Amino acid sequence: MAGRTTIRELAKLSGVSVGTVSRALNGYPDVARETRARILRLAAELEYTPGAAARTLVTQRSHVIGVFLETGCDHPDLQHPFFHEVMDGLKQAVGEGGYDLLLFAAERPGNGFVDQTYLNRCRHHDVDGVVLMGVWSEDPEVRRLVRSEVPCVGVDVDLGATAVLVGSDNVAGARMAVEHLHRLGHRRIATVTGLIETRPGMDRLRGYRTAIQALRLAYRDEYVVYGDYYVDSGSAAMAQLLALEEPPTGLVVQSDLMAVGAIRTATAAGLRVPDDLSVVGFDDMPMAAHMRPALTTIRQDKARLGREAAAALLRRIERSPDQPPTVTLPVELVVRGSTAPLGGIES
Amino acid sequence: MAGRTTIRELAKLSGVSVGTVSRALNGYPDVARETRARILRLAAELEYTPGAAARTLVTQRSHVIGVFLETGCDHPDLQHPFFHEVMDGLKQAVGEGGYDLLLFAAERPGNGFVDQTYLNRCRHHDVDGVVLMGVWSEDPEVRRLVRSEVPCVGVDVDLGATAVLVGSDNVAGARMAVEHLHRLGHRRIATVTGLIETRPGMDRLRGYRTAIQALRLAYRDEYVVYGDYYVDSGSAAMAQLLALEEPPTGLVVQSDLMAVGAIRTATAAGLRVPDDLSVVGFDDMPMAAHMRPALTTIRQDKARLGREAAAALLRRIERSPDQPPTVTLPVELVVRGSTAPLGGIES
DNA sequence: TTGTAGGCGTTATCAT
DNA sequence: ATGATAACGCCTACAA
Repeated sequence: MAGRTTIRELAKLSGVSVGTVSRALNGYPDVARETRARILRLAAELEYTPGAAARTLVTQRSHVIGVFLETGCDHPDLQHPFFHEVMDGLKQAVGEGGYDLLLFAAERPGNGFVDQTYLNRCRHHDVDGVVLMGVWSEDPEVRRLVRSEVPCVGVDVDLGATAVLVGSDNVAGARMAVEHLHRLGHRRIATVTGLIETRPGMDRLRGYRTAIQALRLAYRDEYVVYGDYYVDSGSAAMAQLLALEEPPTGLVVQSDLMAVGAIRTATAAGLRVPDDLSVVGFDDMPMAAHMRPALTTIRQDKARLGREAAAALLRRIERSPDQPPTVTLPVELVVRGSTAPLGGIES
Repeated sequence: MAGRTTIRELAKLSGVSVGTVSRALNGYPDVARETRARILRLAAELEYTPGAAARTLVTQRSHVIGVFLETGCDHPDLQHPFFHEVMDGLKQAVGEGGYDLLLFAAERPGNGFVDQTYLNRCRHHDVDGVVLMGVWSEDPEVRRLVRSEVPCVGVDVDLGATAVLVGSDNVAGARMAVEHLHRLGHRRIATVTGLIETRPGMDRLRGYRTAIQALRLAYRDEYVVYGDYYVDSGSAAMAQLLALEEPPTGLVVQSDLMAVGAIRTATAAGLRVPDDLSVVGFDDMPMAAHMRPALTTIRQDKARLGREAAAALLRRIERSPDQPPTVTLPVELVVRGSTAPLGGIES
């Protein structure tokens, strides 16, 4: 009843030694067919499960993937819908590989006699690899972790040459957004950036600039307003753009959340979206299709980001140590109701 | 560089035995002030972290809380915004207590020689407690887990007397929603339920019924339509209600997601919300305030649900084994734009 | 106040 | 093909 079945009990009950039981369970070839069968039967009967702790101790492999998920103190962790979807893919993929996920929560695990660093928290739990999201890549502690023996992958964060970077093709995404608006006849196209210190924030801005130049549109500094991915910054940015002498007619907002804020402010100011102002978001969050107007946006395959992160990690753990340093997933323009031809449907 | 610092190295370097080091680190009183200081200094210097595996092995305490999060195969795990917010609170609270979270992902951990049950997966990792969300409480395997030695708490799922149930006051919430509509003059008030097999689904329906009776409104079977919490079921339910001879003028939708679907369908049918139809949702998901119209809803304190779940677990683990079997958090009516007086603003 | 030693549950290395 | 036995890193009686 209470307590767990140990390998020793199995040994006793099946009349062999613990060594043999272990080998039978782990599928070693040098076990008599009949012995193995007996042991397996017994194990199933007693619902034996190897203790992870003991096994980890001796094999130095925990079959656990750590996750650091920090999204700033301004906004509670886990708040941005993006991360949840990534976690979902991550969970799926590691699960299929026989791994579980450890979500780091404790600041001072162990005995708490010292503030623990990223690296220490990984070592403490012997995680076989770790996924970093929303962390500041220049943080000295992050760099130390990345340089350590622990396999790392960053989702949307560039950790340098020794780690894998998994992300969407943000440059292309922003470019596609601009081109979409251009195709609709817009020429005054502004952008609201994400957190510019983050990799996607920077890349999307770059994509915007590239497209503006390629299309031979005038690049205007005042058409670039800086946000932080969240709703309120989108509102603020919109207000700023509305105050311009020549406000834009098209807007590339580099997250759906900010797009929501931008649209709200524009609407409050009497503008109609998309009639007076077209806006395209970024992400395709679950609610994007359900807004009014429904959000035209650049879709990221968030679940797949998670799956790729897992895959990269497991590959590195179980197979080759050398890895493509970067996995870039394609994005997709999803046209919905928040964009329209300039000046309404004409010609 | 590579590899971790062990207690043995500390012992060697500080010139004492491993026993003393261990006691010093764990704050035992019987260590010379000066010896302890030296050891702690050294530990800090070398960034010593106790290995969780070894410690778990001997103490039988992992300082890890397991999480089972399953939200059905129809809808990808983790999809419903509700759970993310709960996880956030959970993470915070367990973190403060020095625990980390293990998100169960692997179906067959260990050697994979047998499909693992909930209980086995908990034992495998020696989790000190486990939080269950979105699981079917009648599942025999769930029941076995609950009856085991592993402390359990269900968020929105009633696991029986041996576990703690943390949830919102769903009955009161639904009642408040009905009363709000009634106060606005509505008399034909329908409801779209959540998954009726779940505890909140049932409780909210009960709250609706109670309120209808208390207000002496006629209870009509056709005013109760069954949904599954997600957007599409809200749409379908709305369509069904619209086809009635006497459609409702007020609608209590038992999740915000379904409210979104319901409103969309109503709007598509030519109804204006809230002018022709008032709808109140349930949850107050992050996007609720940003919809058009903004959603009137019953707010749950989701983060606090997580925190309470953690608190209940840690209490049971570290202190008293006897617990209040249920933690019920108050909800709050948040009036926004999707509800209005019957017949517009009159009198 | 400190050292010694046994044991937690597994794996893995030798013998046999 | 199987059985002893030594680790793995840590905690904790028990001895000194």
